[in-house]
Amino acid sequence: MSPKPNDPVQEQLIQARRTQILDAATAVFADKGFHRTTIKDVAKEAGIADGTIYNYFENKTALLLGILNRLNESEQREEHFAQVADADMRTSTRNYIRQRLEVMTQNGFQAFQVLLSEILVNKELRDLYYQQVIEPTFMLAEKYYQRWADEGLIKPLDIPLTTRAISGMFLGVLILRMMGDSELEQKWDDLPDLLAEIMLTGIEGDQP
Amino acid sequence: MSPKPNDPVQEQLIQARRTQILDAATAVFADKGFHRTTIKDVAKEAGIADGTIYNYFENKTALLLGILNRLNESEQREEHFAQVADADMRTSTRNYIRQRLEVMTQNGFQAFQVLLSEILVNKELRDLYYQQVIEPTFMLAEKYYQRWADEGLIKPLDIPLTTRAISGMFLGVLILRMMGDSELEQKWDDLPDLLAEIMLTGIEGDQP
Amino acid sequence: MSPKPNDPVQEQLIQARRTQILDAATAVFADKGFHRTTIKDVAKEAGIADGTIYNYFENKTALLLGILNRLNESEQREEHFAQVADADMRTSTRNYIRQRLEVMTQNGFQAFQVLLSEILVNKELRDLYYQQVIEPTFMLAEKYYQRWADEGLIKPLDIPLTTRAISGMFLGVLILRMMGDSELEQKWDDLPDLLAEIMLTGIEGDQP
Amino acid sequence: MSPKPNDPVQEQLIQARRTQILDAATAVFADKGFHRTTIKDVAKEAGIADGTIYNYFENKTALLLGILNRLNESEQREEHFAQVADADMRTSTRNYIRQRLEVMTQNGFQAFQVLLSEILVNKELRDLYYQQVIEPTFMLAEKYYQRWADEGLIKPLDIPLTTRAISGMFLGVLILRMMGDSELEQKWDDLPDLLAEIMLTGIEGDQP
DNA sequence: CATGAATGAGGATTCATTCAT
DNA sequence: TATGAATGAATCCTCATTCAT
Repeated sequence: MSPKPNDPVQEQLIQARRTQILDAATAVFADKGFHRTTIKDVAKEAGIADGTIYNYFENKTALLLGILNRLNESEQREEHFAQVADADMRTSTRNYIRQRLEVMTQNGFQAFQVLLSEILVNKELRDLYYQQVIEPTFMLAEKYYQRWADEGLIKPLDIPLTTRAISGMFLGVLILRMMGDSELEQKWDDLPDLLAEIMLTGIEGDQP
Repeated sequence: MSPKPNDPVQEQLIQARRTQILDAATAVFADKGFHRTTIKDVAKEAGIADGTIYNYFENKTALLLGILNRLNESEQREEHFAQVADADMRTSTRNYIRQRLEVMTQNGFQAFQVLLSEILVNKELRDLYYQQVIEPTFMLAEKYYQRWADEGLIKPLDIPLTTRAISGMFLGVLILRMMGDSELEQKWDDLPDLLAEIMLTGIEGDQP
Repeated sequence: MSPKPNDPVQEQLIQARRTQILDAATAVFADKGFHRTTIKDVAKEAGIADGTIYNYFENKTALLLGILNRLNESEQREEHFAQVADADMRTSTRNYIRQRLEVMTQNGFQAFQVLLSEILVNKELRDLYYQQVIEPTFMLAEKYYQRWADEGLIKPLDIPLTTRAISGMFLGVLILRMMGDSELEQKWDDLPDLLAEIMLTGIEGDQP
Repeated sequence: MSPKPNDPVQEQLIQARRTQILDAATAVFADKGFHRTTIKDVAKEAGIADGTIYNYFENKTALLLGILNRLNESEQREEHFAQVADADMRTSTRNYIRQRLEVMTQNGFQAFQVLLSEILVNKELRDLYYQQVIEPTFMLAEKYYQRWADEGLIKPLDIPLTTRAISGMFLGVLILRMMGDSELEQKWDDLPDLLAEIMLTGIEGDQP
């Protein structure tokens, strides 16, 4: 358990320590996997003693939840869909895609990798992640898609399903890159334009 | 170590036992995750003794590789791209997508879930999977896309990247479904048409 | 957990192993105390590996309960009050006391020491012991005292309280001996007669 | 290490702090047992910080010794056998018993419970307790018994053994009460008379 | 003196693997 | 080959103790 915040200075120190530990945990988990990583590994990476971790986190699983919460918070802090409505749809879409991929690449790459791995085989964590991250995102996305559909900007497709398909495309390329695809790694910067292109007008040629 | 195949009948029995064990392992791994699952769990699920597993598989990790290989074999046995060339591109695309999703849904859902989880945090397995499954698939897909591009059926996009984007869309919706998205579960049968639609012509309205 | 008894031979082996472990545990617990004793200590004393203990007992606490149950069973197997009714009260009392002290000295000395220590500070175990051992014993004893009282053999004292007082005298000398009193150790064989004497006629001189 | 007493006021404060800590320790030890209790538990109960305890006691074991010493001192402060000699033996015996039980009930119940538990499995503490508390008590008691025996007030029994038997009766009922015997709890006030009766004239009827 | 965060040795428990039957 | 009891290395977690503030 993390110590109770008595005064604001203490609170600062506590947060710093938690951050330090979560950073270490994220790095080591991403490298060796959650289960193959020992508490000693995390402590060593963080440069502290094993026992100290338990002053800030209930147990090893709480580290995972801590990583999830941090990712969640950082997601919510950036208001993804904010700047979308302005420009024409194609431009704003491209911008949004670029921004999203950049954010993911910088911040949460490792964190997401670790979490996804565990989420796939841990129902509890899976449900938590779905409710806290995925569902809210989909709700927001559907709202925008719906508006665009109402405005005739996009085809009258099944909105929820379309949301899944588009989101899936992001998720998919992210995972493919995590899997070590060198093509994606090299051309990562070209991806936003391509994804926007496919998403908006597909791959079919104009002269069929 | 798996026993050496003396005579064909023996070989049959051995394969049957291996299958039995891998089926059990896949089911239990998918439920509890590779690391949280004990050999005893697998043995119990398979209805055999702990020690027996070691007559057919070197160690616990070999079970994972066994699952990978089975998935790999079943992938390759179905010649995915065979029947595509016949009909017009839109129809054949839709058919292909449907077939692929169906295959995945039936066969390898659990197996894939287990593997992916481990692949994300196990470099060795990741490389193996990439080389054995992903890379060959991309090579094949790129060949077809290239042919279609040459025929003017699809736009002159970056073929490898497009391959990743489209494949990513599949992978993504699959994972979203694994994460428990009920929308995808309910409308899974509508998905092939939608994916084909988006992939070919995008979501943009006709009257911009 | 102790393995399930498949066939009677297995059952024999299992019981033997459990006995072996409980014997070891009793000895080491009595020497170092329950909490200062490690599972490794018990295993070493029993000449087996640490892990083996967990094939027969759920956890360390279960060892304590195992000791309690064994003591309990051995108590009940000997029908203490059986032979009392025969001879005259003084003789039979003396015999009974002698038998009880002997039984305790041989069998359960260490076991009782260990249990008592823990019982004093572990409410759960205390209640268990009281219900399983003490209460039944008192019930039986009260029955006999009552009969003797009805027959005029003993004074019309408060029966339950008298039972406690007499039982307490046994318990007390036992504990004093456990505490290392050399007087009691040397004259342990003289004790039954003395206790019978005090219990029956007190210490007061005849000529007051 | 307890701070060195500089001036008498300091000394007062130090003693107060030690008392505060020992009170807390006694209460918590009695509730959860010495080993299951953490220093943090004691500190919390005492309303101070963990580290402060180490300013007054060498280590956790020293707390136990502190409790023992306090009990010891309080025992010796009351000169138990002082007022016995006055009245006739039966009356004075009854008074003495009553006083002893009362003292124990009020003061040292919990302390004694904790100590006894540990004494049973800790040779070092056991020897200490025996030498400091039990042996002196027995020496004193034997002296009185001897005098009474010389005066013909009590039978010419083996004095040391009789001392153990009588003391054991006290110890025994005390422990039975600690074990939760409700009979003893309810009739605790009737006990002195009963114990005196049994001790002096036994339970045997007058007309055998 | 008081505090309480940091420490790290210690111990209960798990479980992959072995091997005698 | 099948079994499952035995093994003991590995690891999570606790907690007595220290010490900088």
